[in-house]
Amino acid sequence: MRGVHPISGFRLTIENVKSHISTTHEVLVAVFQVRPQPIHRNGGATSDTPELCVLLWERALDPMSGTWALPGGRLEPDEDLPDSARRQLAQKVDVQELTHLEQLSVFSDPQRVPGNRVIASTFLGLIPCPAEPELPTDTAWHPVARLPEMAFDHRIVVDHARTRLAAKLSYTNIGFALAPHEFTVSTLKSIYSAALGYHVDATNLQRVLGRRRVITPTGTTAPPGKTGGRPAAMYRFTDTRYRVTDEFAALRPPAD
Amino acid sequence: MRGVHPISGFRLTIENVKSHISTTHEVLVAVFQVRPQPIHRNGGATSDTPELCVLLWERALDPMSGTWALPGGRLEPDEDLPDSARRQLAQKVDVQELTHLEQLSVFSDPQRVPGNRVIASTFLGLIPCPAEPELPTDTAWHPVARLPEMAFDHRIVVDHARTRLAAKLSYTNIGFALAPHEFTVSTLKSIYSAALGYHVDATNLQRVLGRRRVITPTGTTAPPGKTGGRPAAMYRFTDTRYRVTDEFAALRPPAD
DNA sequence: CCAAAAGTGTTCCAAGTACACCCATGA
DNA sequence: TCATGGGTGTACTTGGAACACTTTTGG
Repeated sequence: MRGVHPISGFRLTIENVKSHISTTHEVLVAVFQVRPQPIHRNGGATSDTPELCVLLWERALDPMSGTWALPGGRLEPDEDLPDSARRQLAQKVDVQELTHLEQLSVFSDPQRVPGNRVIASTFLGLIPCPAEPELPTDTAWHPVARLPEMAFDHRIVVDHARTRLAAKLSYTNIGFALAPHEFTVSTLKSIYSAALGYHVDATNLQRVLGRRRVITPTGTTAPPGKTGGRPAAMYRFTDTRYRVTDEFAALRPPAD
Repeated sequence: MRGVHPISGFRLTIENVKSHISTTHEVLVAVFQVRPQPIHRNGGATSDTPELCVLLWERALDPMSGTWALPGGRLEPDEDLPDSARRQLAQKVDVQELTHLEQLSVFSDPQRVPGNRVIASTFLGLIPCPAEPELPTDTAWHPVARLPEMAFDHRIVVDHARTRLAAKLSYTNIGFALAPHEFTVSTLKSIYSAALGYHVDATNLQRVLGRRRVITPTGTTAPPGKTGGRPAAMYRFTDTRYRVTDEFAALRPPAD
């Protein structure tokens, strides 16, 4: 039980082992989906603008019982972080639906939770629009604009993940992970608007994503609604793999 | 020793503790500095274009003795990751010189190093130009363009850190962490060129960073060299704190 | 024929790039 | 006065925002 670790060169003493036992590593995932919101009856007005939602479960036990937490749990010895994230998520949603999973930062404050130390590696997960996964009874989607009281530092994790998602919507094709396989520009516009938190112009969205070859028309059209209107062209994302589309926003290398 | 962990809800069994002992957490830091290169005597030609260099130490012990590794080491129970990074670095360089430290991704493959599992949290560190810190004998600066054989996955970490640095030079003021306190535009140009790996135009660099209020003229000028030339205006970075300067490269929110 | 929704064309503007030309200095 | 390096002026280009206008549908 004594000796120098061959890799790091640190000593494996009784004290180290004891202190080490008390440090565990957990994974936390902020899973987002753009979801049509249930009707708000404010004087009969029904809102159907979709909102960005995050998957949370309600703690039944102390500490912080009654508050809402991100899905996650302990990292096992034989799995890496993405595998662990997927495994933990499988307890809350159908992981088949997960179209994107990406590591965010690590929260390592020794005091971040009461009791023994827990280091948290956080992830951003995305689920596309039409999916309606089954949820356990303690689990629900919450609009990010109206978050409930949250456990520990989980609120910070959610904010962090939102910021990252918004940034990536601008310079990558990450929208594919939120949108249905095929969609109209106005559907896509409402998805981007929900995820970014501000109004996005459908005309410009079409042109920007088209010019970058991020979306491609399928050639088919969607039938108009009851009230008429021109039928909308259907699009799909050109790649279903994550891709950076606008690498050099500024200070690009010389042309030659 | 048995029971349910109050936070994560997982069981603390003998098996869990045993497997847990064998998992440790280390910090690895890729520290960069733009350094004037020692003279290359290729037929008498002396090159003095500075290059981006990374701080490495040579392993004296197996496994992989003789290969070069990033500074770092084990995370202690009472410190968070940035503190640990600074502490580990202090064994190799004067941490006072460190102007930027930022977390990159976690390497969590259970097999990433031989022997017991070691999870690595990686960091990007920056040291400004004029600094010439003392180094231990096993430690040296290596140009990123000519890296020696490196230990484990450390090469990947360095590449990752370079990519991140290059990206951030474009849309943040992170250059302050590589440049001297005061500098001429042509000095800054050579720093950016070295860090980005391609030729940067001094005229445009001045205009871009000036327009964004990233750099400010001090009002003073630097004396010209032996061969004459107009004296150069001195600049400094407006903020010495990390700041995002070009948040919305595309898909910016509406003006009103 | 009108309202509604989708798509196109046009103008404007911000921001970078490229490069010619002007300025200040030492020998 | 000239070579040298620094700074400015300007024309070009890219790409996104805004908005008017046209197209295609249902009632």
